[in-house]
Amino acid sequence: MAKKTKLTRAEQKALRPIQILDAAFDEFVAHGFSATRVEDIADRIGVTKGTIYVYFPTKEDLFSAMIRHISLPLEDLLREAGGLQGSHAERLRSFLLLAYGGIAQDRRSRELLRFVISEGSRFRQLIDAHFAEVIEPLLSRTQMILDEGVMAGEFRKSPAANADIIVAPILSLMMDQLIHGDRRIVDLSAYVEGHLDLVFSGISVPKALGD
Amino acid sequence: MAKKTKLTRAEQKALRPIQILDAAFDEFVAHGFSATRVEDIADRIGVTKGTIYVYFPTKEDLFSAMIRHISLPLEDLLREAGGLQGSHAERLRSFLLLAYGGIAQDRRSRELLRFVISEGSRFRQLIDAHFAEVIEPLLSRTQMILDEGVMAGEFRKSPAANADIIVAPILSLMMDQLIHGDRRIVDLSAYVEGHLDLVFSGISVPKALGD
Amino acid sequence: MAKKTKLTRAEQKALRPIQILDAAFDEFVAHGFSATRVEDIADRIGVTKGTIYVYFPTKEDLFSAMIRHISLPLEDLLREAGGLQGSHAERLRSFLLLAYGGIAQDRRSRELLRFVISEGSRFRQLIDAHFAEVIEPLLSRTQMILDEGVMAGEFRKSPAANADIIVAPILSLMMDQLIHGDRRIVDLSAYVEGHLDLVFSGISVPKALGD
Amino acid sequence: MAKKTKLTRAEQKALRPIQILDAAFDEFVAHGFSATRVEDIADRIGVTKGTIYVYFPTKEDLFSAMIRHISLPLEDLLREAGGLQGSHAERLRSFLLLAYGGIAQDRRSRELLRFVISEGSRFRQLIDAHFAEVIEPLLSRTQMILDEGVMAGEFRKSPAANADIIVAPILSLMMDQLIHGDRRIVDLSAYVEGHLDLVFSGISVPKALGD
DNA sequence: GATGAATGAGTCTTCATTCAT
DNA sequence: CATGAATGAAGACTCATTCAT
Repeated sequence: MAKKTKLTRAEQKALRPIQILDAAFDEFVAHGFSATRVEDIADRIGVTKGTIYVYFPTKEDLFSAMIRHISLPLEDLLREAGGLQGSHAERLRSFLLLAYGGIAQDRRSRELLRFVISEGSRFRQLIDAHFAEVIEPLLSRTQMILDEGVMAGEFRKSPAANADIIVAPILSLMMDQLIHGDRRIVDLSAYVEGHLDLVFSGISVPKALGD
Repeated sequence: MAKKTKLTRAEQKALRPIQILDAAFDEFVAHGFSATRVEDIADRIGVTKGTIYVYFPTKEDLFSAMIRHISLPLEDLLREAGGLQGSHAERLRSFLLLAYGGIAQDRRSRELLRFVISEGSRFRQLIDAHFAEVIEPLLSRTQMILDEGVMAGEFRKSPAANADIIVAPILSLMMDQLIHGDRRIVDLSAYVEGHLDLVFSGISVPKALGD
Repeated sequence: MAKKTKLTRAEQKALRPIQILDAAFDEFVAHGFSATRVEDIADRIGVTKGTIYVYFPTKEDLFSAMIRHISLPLEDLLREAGGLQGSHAERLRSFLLLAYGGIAQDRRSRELLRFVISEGSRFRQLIDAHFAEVIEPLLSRTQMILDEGVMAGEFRKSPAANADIIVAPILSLMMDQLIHGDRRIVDLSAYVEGHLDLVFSGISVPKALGD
Repeated sequence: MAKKTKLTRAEQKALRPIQILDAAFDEFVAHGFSATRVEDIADRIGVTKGTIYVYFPTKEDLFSAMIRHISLPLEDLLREAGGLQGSHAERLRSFLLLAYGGIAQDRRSRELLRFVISEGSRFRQLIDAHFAEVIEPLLSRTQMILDEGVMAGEFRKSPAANADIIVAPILSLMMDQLIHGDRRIVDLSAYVEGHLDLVFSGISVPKALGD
């Protein structure tokens, strides 16, 4: 049952690239692509520079592989969102909560966004891939629920039934955490509650009763 | 009437640093701090490397000066927001529109946000300065209007009366434009309209009438 | 029996720093600290600039290491001077001859003196280290023999029994060779003979006999 | 009677090069030729770099001119030594004292020696000029007195009657002061007394009386 | 596979020198 | 004369990449 040293050489070999990618993630997050030294990535896992080059031919390839590495888990989460039940409001609420948990609060998703912003001009495909795999699914699923809710008469047919607007607080929170890390602690539950409250009610005092 | 070569030396001297800072802005925006070559900044305005160093002792100093350079105009805009008139809803609407025009749609403000995200770990003070000079004023003014509106009975005393949430679509739009530039053209007026509609009404069909 | 390429990697690695330090010595001697180019040091041993920096982080560190490198052998020689035999005059004579052979005629000791004079203001510790490790031992051992000789009645108790004065011709010769190299060939044996003759007899005609 | 501002423009003009040379002396002394910046020399007298180049075409020319500048006064002193009176011992004593006062204790002569040692390989003529104008006259005059003293039966015809040896303590003192400046204060009068005592008597106890 | 010595292209920075004002 | 903005050649230092062991 002992886990340590139990790894066969084949397992070891399969593990190495993942170790490297994890270390690369940390270094690239901390310093960005240009300012990250391959040697620092190597140091992080106790190997030498040369070892990195055994697995990845260039620093750019390593970066791209790292991006792919941290992008993978996300797909699962979005798929999971398929089978939501209940009214449209309930489905929207559930979906947004899922997005908070799976995206905004997931460090990898967050840092991926940082890479898109800071390295997007060097790695053009980053932008398209991120949009296609993260943003677009998020928006289209949101928009789908909104449209269905409108058709069902549950939501107003209004300019506010716009996915970009509805998910904005989620992206905004990601950015805030990207910038401030743990230094500016936002009250997360109040934030989410405020978001949902706004979505479903707006801030104005209901006029209907009095009129 | 000829403008060229008409500048006195004193004028030239006063102009040069601004030229440099503008060129630096463009290069740093395009490549980030580390990947920007001082020589490229110089080339952009037709001088040589050495000239840059006549005005700025190091690349880091140049970067910091550039940040200060692009941060200045913002202060005016926020001050301008002081004298808004009308109901609280009108004041909030006006303030948000002002923020769209002055911040989200201002290229410098937008790119400043990029620097905060991509170079914040290298230039720590960037984060604090940006928060203190841009984010915090934006949030506190918004919160003030919200609080007053609640006290005046114009807004619901609700979790949605939360500045972070209310301004999120503005920041989210900035980020979107930062990432996609002109490639993903969002319908700006629909976006703003959707934002304001959400803020003041939410998306739910009013229940009072039907009940 | 072939010597070349016969070195193991470990031997190479142990040798390289010494090669570099020897080459650095030659270049620094020829041009001084500031005017020496790291690349020239590298060229001298057929490697590239980068290799130097594998072993020494900065030019200053290389210089300091070079100084330590050439300073080491001296310690042995001074220790050797401990077991001198004979009358005090004989011991003084032997010690001075030892100093001529081990210091004045040793190229490294000589050039070390040049570095002290020319780079002392940049490398303050050079001065103190040189004094503590070369000059002071030389002077204190000389003074010890002089003092003992005086107590033994072998030397006059006079102002001339002053180590600074007694060893001056040795230092003066070093300086001369530093300046003129091989261009002004001083008759070394006449010089040494003159020095010892002066020390033990002065230049005046003995008065006692004639009076 | 006011000295200040009384200078005509012509006098001002004549003064400027001397100011520059004096400032250059201080900077070159402190940092050596290579590490001295022309701008620092200019700063020292409150002018700008360009001004230096009005008077001296290159840094090397400035250095050479500075050497000539500080070498001038020395010639006078040596000439002064011509008319010494008294016995040969008295003349030698007077000459050595003159050398102490005029050379060893003259800052310019001392620093000139530093330049010879540290910049001699870059400015070859420095070595020859220094030897011809300082060292050789010192040695030849000393040797002349020694030779005449031997011929007059006043000095022993011995290996010690060697100018190199006799003046060595003077040069050695210069070197010591060059290295230690004011940090190692040698008792100058004891030093000179010791030197002269050695020269005229050696350190051995006179044997003549007892034998 | 892993190493780490070596490379060399690249970048920041310095500074002697020029020249229009 | 004096200035000081501008130059550009040079040099310290870095680091992605290679390759023999």
